Amino acid sequence: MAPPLAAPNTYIQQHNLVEQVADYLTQAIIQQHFLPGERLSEVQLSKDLGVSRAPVREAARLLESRGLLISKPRRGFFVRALNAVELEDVFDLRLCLERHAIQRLAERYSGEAERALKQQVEVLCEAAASNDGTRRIEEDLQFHRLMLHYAGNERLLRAFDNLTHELRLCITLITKTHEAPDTIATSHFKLLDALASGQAATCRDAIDYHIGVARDFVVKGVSDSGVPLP
Amino acid sequence: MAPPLAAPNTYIQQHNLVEQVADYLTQAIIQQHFLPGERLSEVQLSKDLGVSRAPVREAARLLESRGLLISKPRRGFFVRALNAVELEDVFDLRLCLERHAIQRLAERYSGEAERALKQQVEVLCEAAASNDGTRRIEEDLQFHRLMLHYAGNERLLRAFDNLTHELRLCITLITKTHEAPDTIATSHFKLLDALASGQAATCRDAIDYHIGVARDFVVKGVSDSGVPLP
DNA sequence: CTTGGTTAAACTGTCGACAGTCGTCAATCG
DNA sequence: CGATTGACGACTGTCGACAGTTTAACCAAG
Repeated sequence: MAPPLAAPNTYIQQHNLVEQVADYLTQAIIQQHFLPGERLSEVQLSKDLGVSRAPVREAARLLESRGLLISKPRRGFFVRALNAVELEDVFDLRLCLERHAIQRLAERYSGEAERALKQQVEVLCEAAASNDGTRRIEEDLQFHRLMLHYAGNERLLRAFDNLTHELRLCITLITKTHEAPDTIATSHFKLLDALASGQAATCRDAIDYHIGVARDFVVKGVSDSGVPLP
Repeated sequence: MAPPLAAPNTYIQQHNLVEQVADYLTQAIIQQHFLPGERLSEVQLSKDLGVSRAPVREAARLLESRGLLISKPRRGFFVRALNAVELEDVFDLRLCLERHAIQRLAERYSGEAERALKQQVEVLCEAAASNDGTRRIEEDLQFHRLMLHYAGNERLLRAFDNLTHELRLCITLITKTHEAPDTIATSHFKLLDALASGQAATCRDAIDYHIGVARDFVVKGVSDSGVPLP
């Protein structure tokens, strides 16, 4: 499996080797240059990237904590593969986090938060009109990150970020089946309306519906491509 | 700061060095042999433990992902120090997770789950009667781990475990102000009763009250000892 | 052709060493 | 006397190497 890198030592620079290797691995996994379940050789990666094994190992540990890799003792690192049950769990936890967040946000909804969210919806609509499926999803996630952020609990946001790392595992699978542009727009405007109403029940219903739709799309996309199950 | 280790090479053995170093560091942090905000020297730790720096670094990365340490580039690793706001966030997130978990558990409450939880409450009561404050808290957390486990979402449990790692940062501070034995017992029996009732609202009220009490105890314990604020 | 055992290659876990960087402290200058 | 600058020391980031283990290939027996 040829890695998406032109030549050794071309864009890996002196500092933050670990971070750069982590970014490289993340992109390679997201873009399915490494397939789910595939074993990653430290030596091979070191040679390909033109660095020693130490930063590769540390980067791998980092991705392991993010759920993109798993390590088996004396066996090495393997690309994580989510099965159907785990995918359900991810969306269940996402529902848990976002329900809580939208409640907290409704309690303290400010003009600043409203402005930022509205602007992000516009960016999202713009991205939705483009052909870049990955960008559509990233802007979508960014909207939700903003919601979590303005909910006022940094740790809530961190938990969400951990989840999205795992979601990216199957992100390329769903770029094709991702919602139509107009659906995306109306779906997020409904969240804004619910927040503006200030009613807890309305917010809860809106986020339940929103995440339910997202879950169905991802589950459908994954089952269509039929990659997982380790 | 003398580490709680008799001599080099005494109980660190050949395999799983990373895990052993991680356990050692975790215990040392929990028992406040390393104080919040203190810098950890890789070289010093290597000498003390009789291992090289590689496993020390990897163990430190592991603890960083668990929130027990933070790394500053070119500066090394520092023991995490939670301030009041972060502590509030931890308990807010814990409320989020446990609310969700107890709802899910109520939906699928089985005899097996009920039996396991009841048994754990008994163990907890026994521990509560002892003088070992750390064990009291560990058995308490174990009850909640079981709740999360039987809720049927492994990822939910992982998120909870991450939180408890951070809670352990100030665990020694609160062993003294931890609830009285009888309070612990009744408080957990109320959760069992709520689950047995099968009513969502009852469960939610029970867990809200339970975690509210726990939060007050921890916040009080921390403010009494006055350690944090980095 | 399959199965079991044996051997060789590859890989991970760990180690010690080197270079660049940051903090500290003292000497110098305003 | 206070601030600045320079050098010294300590430490992190990175590297190449070695030992033990796992994997894979190969050969032989059924």
